[in-house]
Amino acid sequence: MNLTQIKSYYQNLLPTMDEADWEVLSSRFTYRQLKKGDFLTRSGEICRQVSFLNKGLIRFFYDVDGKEISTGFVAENDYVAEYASFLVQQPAHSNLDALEESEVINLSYDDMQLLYQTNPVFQIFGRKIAEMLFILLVSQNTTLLTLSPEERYQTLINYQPFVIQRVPQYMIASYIGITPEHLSRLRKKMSISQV
Amino acid sequence: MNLTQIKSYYQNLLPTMDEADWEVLSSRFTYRQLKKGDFLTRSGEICRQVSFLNKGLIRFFYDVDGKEISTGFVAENDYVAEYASFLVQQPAHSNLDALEESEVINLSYDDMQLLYQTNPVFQIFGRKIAEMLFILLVSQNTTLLTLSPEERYQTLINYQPFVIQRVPQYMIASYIGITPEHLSRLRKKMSISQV
DNA sequence: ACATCTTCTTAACAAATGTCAATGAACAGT
DNA sequence: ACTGTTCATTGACATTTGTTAAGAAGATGT
Repeated sequence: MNLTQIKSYYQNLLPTMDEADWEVLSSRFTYRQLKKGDFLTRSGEICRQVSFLNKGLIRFFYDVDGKEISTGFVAENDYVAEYASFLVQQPAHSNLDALEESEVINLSYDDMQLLYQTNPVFQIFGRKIAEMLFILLVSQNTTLLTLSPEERYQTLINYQPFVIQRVPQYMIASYIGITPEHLSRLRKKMSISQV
Repeated sequence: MNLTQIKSYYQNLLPTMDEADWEVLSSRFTYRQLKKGDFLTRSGEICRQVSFLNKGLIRFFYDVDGKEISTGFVAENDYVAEYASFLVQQPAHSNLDALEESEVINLSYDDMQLLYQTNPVFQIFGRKIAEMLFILLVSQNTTLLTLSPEERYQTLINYQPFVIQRVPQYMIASYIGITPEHLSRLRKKMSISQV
């Protein structure tokens, strides 16, 4: 497994991390390949690791009475986890599955707690991850409360174009809180108004 | 100012905090009284402190084309801040105002960074605050994406009854993503179906 | 107690969004 | 190339939600 990406990810987040810290950290990594459709986490199970997505595309979704509602998408070179479950080590509410063939680098909860104690620099990592996720969720929440469905779709085009290109439309529809049929109509309207 | 509440708040979150840490921390506190309607943070300004709400009720809201959209409510004995702005020290997107006469205990950004360095135990505080806020936002987001307006209102009744009792209905309406008129109709329907 | 302001409710109507069903396009496996 | 399968689009119609306007109820200040 190529660790170039994940190493620079940590270096960006933790400028004070030295080579010894990195050795301790990377010795704890485990690796996994996911095929399209494989689950990284299932609702009801406890999320026991955080995963760096080395390659691929992961979706978050809820199963509500058999209907899937997508709540987020993460592409390569980013961290991904059912973090609410991970933090409190309680059953997850959402599912994570691979929309494309993916590679993940895992760090387990127990190893992370250990690192917090032996190498306190990783406290900062835990904090920054939570902070980044928080900021991300704030903007998602704001989008849901203050914009119309059409504006939400436009926001997605502007800020997360990889989602438009790589995620099926019916998943995007639930992500912005509407039906696939309605999104199809909005797209038609938007493409006309752009000509 | 009575520091009993805030001290036990920190003790719960940081069991390893000792009396010396607390002295350093509490020496940094500043205090402020807010009248009903006063702003704790304004959109466009940088949020320079986190506030422990010793007494009162604070609302988060966006101003969208002159319309106020509430996104959260915090009652006494909890931390409150435009945390996204605080974290990155960039202008806030939302406003925070007092819905009731309130008392806050402030800790500035600079003092918090200082504490991170001099007393690393407060790193944990920063992490836990971000983690708690993250978990809170996840549930809010889930509620918006998976439940109907009526179910969202019922959820509010079940999990945050203080909001129902102390927040005007038209603010609750925007919080669950509907108009005040619509909420009024839902309430009528719900009260009938309960008889 | 009065006047004023704010908030909540109600009604009629308009607009947005969802549901159901059918069709065709794109794709995957054989 | 053939066969299913999944996905996107479209239309007719139903339902939900928003808009506007008015009045009632409740709070606030003098």
